[in-house]
Amino acid sequence: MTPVAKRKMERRKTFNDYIAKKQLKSTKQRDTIFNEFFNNYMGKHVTVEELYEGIKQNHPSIGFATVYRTLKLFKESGIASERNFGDGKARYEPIRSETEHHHHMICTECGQIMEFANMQIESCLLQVAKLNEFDVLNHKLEIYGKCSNCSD
Amino acid sequence: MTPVAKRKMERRKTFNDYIAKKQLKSTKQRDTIFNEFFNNYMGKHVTVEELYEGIKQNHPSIGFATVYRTLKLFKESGIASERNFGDGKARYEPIRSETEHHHHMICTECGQIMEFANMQIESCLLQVAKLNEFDVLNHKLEIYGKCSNCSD
DNA sequence: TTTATTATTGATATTAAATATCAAAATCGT
DNA sequence: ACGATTTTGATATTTAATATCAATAATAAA
Repeated sequence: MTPVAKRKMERRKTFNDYIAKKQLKSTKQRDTIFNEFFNNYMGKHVTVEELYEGIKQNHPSIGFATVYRTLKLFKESGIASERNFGDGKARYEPIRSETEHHHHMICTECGQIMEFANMQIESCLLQVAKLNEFDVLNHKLEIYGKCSNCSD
Repeated sequence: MTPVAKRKMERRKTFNDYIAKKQLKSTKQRDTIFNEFFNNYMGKHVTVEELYEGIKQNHPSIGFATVYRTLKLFKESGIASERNFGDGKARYEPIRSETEHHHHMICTECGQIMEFANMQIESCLLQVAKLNEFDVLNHKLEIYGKCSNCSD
């Protein structure tokens, strides 16, 4: 099995476990949204509206509210993360691996979002937190500026 | 002159210069909001609503819209920065010095916001940006978790 | 399998923050 | 002081997020 396929199964299990733990129900809509999101938006940062529009093509009966609620569920169960890049719309991103933590460079000209990871930054900030007796749950680093295309 | 007083003058000059450059007008309201904001909210992270309520005490005739617009002006002129800590409300913070860049640890329990600065992180991310030919305008790092008071 | 219980769905309504509008008032160059 | 331009404050509008609720679907119990 490829690592990607394996990760896919893990994600599914994580979600199912969450559903079970919270005594929620497994539904056709949730399955559909799960598949759409994780098949088509890896490495992307999709808004609720965008995902809803995408799903509507093949599943016109699924409502906006369900997409909205299901993305929240993905976030709560830890298989997706919610991002906010300052345009007022929440964006959702599939979490690729449990360990890797990446960050974003956002081009203020063209809106392109580049991802990066840096171990040194990670360890630095953990150290800072430790020094302040701060128990880290989550963190985000965003760099705003011009990408190589846009800075002429 | 104390460093704080000096910085105060510089900030005033920066703002006046911006007003002049953009051919805007200097008004009583802007002066009032300037003083309130920079005298009472150093190191704080105030929402428009909060600042408006504060100002209303002594200056009941100043409207919400003016406070809102003036904070935007402070941001545009580079003397304040806008923050977003995930509660849906924009927060404004006076910029203390031109060089120092600090970040935030936000306690998800009590809402307390702690500031920190770390040169190593700064240089790391500049390096990452350089590697990607990304022209940095701005960046933010936020750590979410529990402060020492709230973690048990 | 049938029924009872509980959660979900989709349409719509509500909320809340951000922003737009506009007539009256204030500022500023001449 | 005049005239052009900007600002102000009240209010309206927009937009994303979230709440509501009757109808429906999923699961548990009988």
